[in-house]
Amino acid sequence: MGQQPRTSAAKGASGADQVARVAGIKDVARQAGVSVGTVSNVINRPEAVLPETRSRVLAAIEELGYVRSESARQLRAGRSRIMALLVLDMGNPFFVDVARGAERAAREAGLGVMVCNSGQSPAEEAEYLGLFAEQRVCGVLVTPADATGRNLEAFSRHHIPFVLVDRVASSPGHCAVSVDDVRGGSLAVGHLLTAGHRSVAYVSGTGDLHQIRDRREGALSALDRAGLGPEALVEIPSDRLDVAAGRDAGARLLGLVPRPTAVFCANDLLALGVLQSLYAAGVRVPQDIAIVGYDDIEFAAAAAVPLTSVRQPAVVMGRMAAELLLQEADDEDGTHEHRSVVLQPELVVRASSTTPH
Amino acid sequence: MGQQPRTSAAKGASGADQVARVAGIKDVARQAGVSVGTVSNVINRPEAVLPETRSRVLAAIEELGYVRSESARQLRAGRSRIMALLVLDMGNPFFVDVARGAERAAREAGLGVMVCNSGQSPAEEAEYLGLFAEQRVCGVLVTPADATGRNLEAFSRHHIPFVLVDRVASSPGHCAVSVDDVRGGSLAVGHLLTAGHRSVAYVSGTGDLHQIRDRREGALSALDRAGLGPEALVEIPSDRLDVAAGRDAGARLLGLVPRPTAVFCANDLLALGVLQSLYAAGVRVPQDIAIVGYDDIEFAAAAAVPLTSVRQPAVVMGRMAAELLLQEADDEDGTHEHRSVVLQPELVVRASSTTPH
DNA sequence: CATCGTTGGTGAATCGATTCATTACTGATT
DNA sequence: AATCAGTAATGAATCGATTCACCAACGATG
Repeated sequence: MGQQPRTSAAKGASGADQVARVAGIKDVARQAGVSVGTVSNVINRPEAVLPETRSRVLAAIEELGYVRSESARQLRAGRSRIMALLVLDMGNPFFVDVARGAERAAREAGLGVMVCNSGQSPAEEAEYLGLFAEQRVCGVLVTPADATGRNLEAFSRHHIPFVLVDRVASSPGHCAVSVDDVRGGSLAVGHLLTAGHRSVAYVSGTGDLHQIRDRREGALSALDRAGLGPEALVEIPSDRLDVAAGRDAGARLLGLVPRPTAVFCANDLLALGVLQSLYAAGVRVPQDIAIVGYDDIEFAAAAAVPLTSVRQPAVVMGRMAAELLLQEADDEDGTHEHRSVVLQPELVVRASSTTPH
Repeated sequence: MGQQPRTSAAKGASGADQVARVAGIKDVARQAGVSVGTVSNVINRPEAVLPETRSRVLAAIEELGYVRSESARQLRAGRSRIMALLVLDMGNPFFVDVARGAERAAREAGLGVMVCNSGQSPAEEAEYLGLFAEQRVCGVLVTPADATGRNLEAFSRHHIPFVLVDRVASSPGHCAVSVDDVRGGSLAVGHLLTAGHRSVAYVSGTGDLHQIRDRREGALSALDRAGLGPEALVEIPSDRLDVAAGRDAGARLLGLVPRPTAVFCANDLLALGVLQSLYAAGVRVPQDIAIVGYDDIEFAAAAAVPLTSVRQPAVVMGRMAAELLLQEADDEDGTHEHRSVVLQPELVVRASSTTPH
């Protein structure tokens, strides 16, 4: 086994008989002395083949190191056994959890998952969607990067099912799984108001994202309930949603006059960045400024000051989205009903927003 | 455009003429009044077609919404235009960075990347490798989950190139990109010894991973240089390498007598978990126990006590690995020389290991 | 005018697995 | 003995893009 001349096998057709590139189903059939149809049956419907024949075929498969070609299956089937997941940013542990949930559900169904980052760029998103169409993926889970929905509208002509993740359905042509972001924003800001704050900064994204807008709306509604007008929400926009952007936002927050006594961040990465900035400037959290984040990623609890955050059921969301997609993809007779599932967020209070004693 | 009866097109063959499932190259050829070969040329060698013909074909493509099928291309080409990346844990930001680097390099070459988690399980790893073989991916970047190398040995019979990531080459049959973990461990523990510690705990993984063993070896060599024996390193093994495992390890650390005054963690996730445990138990860091982590993930700096850590050039590693793989995959004439690249880590000192004043 | 080269285009063969109508055979039933 | 049912296996057609040997048309050249 270890002594065979591997090098010669690895090179091109320089040797005796063709070097048998990669064994195909025909090679197996020849080796086992059966037809290709039988080999296919052994692989896909073993019970339809006599045990004796079956084992002969399996032996041939083993001997030749045969691995069936997915491309050929796909070509015949018209679509691949891969599900695509397009998220905004894999650097955000929230999306890693979504991916985990989706992957688990997909694996149970025998599918692979191709995870991609749009990086919040509609152009990147469009490019990836094009790639998915070429790949004839069996479906796409997507957290849309552009609010216009133009990319997805264009994509829908390919008749590949897709499910929106972390976003409510914008049209009746697909399923969606989301978390009630309005409620999440309301929980976060309501909590701050209860703690006595009367002016809250909102560190947000560009506003292209529904999540961001909804959280803002929830924040405003909480203010409204407390008898405060929208001017009590001081917006600090930020083009990206990562820790570095949070640091920038923190610096800008420090420059505001009057300085808000509380800040609500559109996600935990921003919150961690803001926290770093405040910390570096000697501003105490929560005494001087209280912080509430969003997503409750694992690192929120480990922060310099453990972060109060709005927890989202990320893994569940990924799993549900994948399951909805599978339902739709398996639907032969057009009985599939598009569904829009909305999950509920939960406030997790930690030190960053609770005045000590 | 918005008025066409989309529903009828979406359903099965209930209407007039076959519903034209998905337009193929033949449909385009017919529509444009040319042969399939010409359509193929328009797509792949546009300069070889008269501008007039070309635009007619492009118009047909546009009109039919034609998207070429990757499966068919792959079948013909023998391999896909997708590179696989199999990491230990996408929940670890370190691997997210590796993925980022790899993805960037792959995209530049027009390839897609399929990112998968082995979760440190050799069985999962084997399953994924099997999937990759079926997919006929053009290559695999892998951080091996089993130290025996059995999975990869089995995989090598498929003649699909692979590059080891974060691991030195174990055999001459492939490229590898790694970081000098011995040196990293040595830097970390050397730093602790310089700060006056004489007994260091090492929170490690199961020992199946080379990274873990090498970091340990580096730690021992640092002890040796300081005239201390291996008994000065108190090992706290842990089956996984995430924050939860770190919390467990922290609890065990607290139970040790005599209690080490410093702890070196095999990665930052463990370190963050340990930190949480110590913090919860009222043990001060670094006054009572100093902590050094590994990887210098973004969240290390944001921790309750900012973590001293050993930084690895993760993005660079991912990119280099992908580039090596592409070189090997594009290599027709067997001139490819397998290379093993070793990158250098760097110690980043923060509050978790420096005695105040 | 015949020959050659070039350019633009053709269409059949190919990749490998699946599917399905067909055949070969074995027992059982009438 | 003839018919039928059922099982096991066959092999040709199919999916869609690529490739390549070949062809037609045209201008240039001897």
